[in-house]
Amino acid sequence: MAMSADDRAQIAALPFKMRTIDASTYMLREGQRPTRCAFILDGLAYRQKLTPNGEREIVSILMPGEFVDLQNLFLDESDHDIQALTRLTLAEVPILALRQFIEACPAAGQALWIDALVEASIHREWLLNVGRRNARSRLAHLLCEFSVRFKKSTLGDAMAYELPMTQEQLGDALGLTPVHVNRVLKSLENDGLIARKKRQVSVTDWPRLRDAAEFNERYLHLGQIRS
Amino acid sequence: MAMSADDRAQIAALPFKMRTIDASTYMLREGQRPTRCAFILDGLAYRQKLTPNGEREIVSILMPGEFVDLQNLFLDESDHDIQALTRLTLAEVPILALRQFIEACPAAGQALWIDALVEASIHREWLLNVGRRNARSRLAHLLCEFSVRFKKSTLGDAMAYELPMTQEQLGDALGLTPVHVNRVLKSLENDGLIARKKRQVSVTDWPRLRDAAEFNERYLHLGQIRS
DNA sequence: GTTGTAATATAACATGGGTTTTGTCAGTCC
DNA sequence: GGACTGACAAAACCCATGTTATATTACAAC
Repeated sequence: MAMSADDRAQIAALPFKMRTIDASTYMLREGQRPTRCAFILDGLAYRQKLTPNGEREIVSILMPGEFVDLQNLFLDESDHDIQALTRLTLAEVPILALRQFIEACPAAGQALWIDALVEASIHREWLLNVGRRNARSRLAHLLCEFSVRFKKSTLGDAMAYELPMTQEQLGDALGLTPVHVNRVLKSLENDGLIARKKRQVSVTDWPRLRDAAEFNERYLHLGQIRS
Repeated sequence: MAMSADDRAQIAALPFKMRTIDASTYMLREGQRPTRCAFILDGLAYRQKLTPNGEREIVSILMPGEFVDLQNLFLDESDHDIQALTRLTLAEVPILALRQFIEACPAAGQALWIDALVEASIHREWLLNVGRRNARSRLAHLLCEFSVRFKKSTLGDAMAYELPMTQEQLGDALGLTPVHVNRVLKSLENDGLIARKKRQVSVTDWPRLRDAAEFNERYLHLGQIRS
């Protein structure tokens, strides 16, 4: 995320192994100690945490161009699960190689720092979302974020994209039940903010959706990186 | 957070400026571009985000031994406010000096990486907390976390500590109203899990509090750092 | 001691979102 | 085609938490 073409080229010079995995495959489970760090070339993944009685919270959605588990560069036991949301194409780099690379190449190290810091910023925005906004704003906010991030990943038009998540997964990302996600999605559709055809979501009234979401993309830190 | 004595010594060699500020002073506001990065020597601080209509979510509590705004090493506009919770003693380091230092001293760079990654992990646990646990578990979880982190910061006994937050602030950290925080605090006290005398909280039944919270300290990544 | 202020407490009432259940629809496997 | 499955939908009910209002307490300022 947010790397220059030069940084990308340098990263591409690392020893890596291409891999493709199916949707819903676990890439990492809580408590494991991975030895590789994956970079997403295509597809979507997500991080989840579970309570002891099986309730789930999806805490991140990961998109192409992002590193999946920078945590494990420096922390040993993973604190969450990582799962493929769609079929996924990855480039896997050995952790030790990546760490040596960071030391040798400050520009690339900076790119990884930015990747990690932006994800923490998104975590904070989600905390505000789940903690202080009602279901309608929460869902609208997630749709706005996807719109902007999909556009950045050029995964689709910003205003009409395939939403590869079930309503249950949306609920788990928002702290809601799937039943209520269904209610709110229909309400947003009835009010003309979005249209849906199967899982194809299109934003039909961006200004009103943005207002309903109180969406401000500052927290995504797009293209405003310190030099 | 989680630095060796050696790392701390190296950090202490940086150009820094000591500063003391009063409780509730703003250290940074959303949208600003700071030029210094503060390290907490004494006292507590917190990060908050606001919705346009003034609702607040406290997204982090910062303790002695932690860096306050590593985000601003590499991202330009702050995405949240930082405010002193108590009277605070800080060591402020110019951002450019810190960045040069990271490049020159990989061990220190690693310490900062760990600091940032652990905070992101705490963000994720809070997301699970706010999204999927009820008010009682949420509050119990926060008390457990404070207990463990206070002990680490040697700010007090793990089982009895001064809680420098108002019930309103607790509510803002948990996505609850102050009225409900009050209800739940009393309930935890009635059930014998905690005792309170003014703001002095003591854990009177750690096993039951931990169970009520579903607390597992793995996410704090204490002393289990990759070498 | 009086006044002012911030924090805590308590009660009555309202409601957003959860729970449960049952149904529909679209794939896909045989 | 029929059977099976996973996702989406819809309605009825209800409870955890929010809202509003009004004490009460602690403590600082004077």
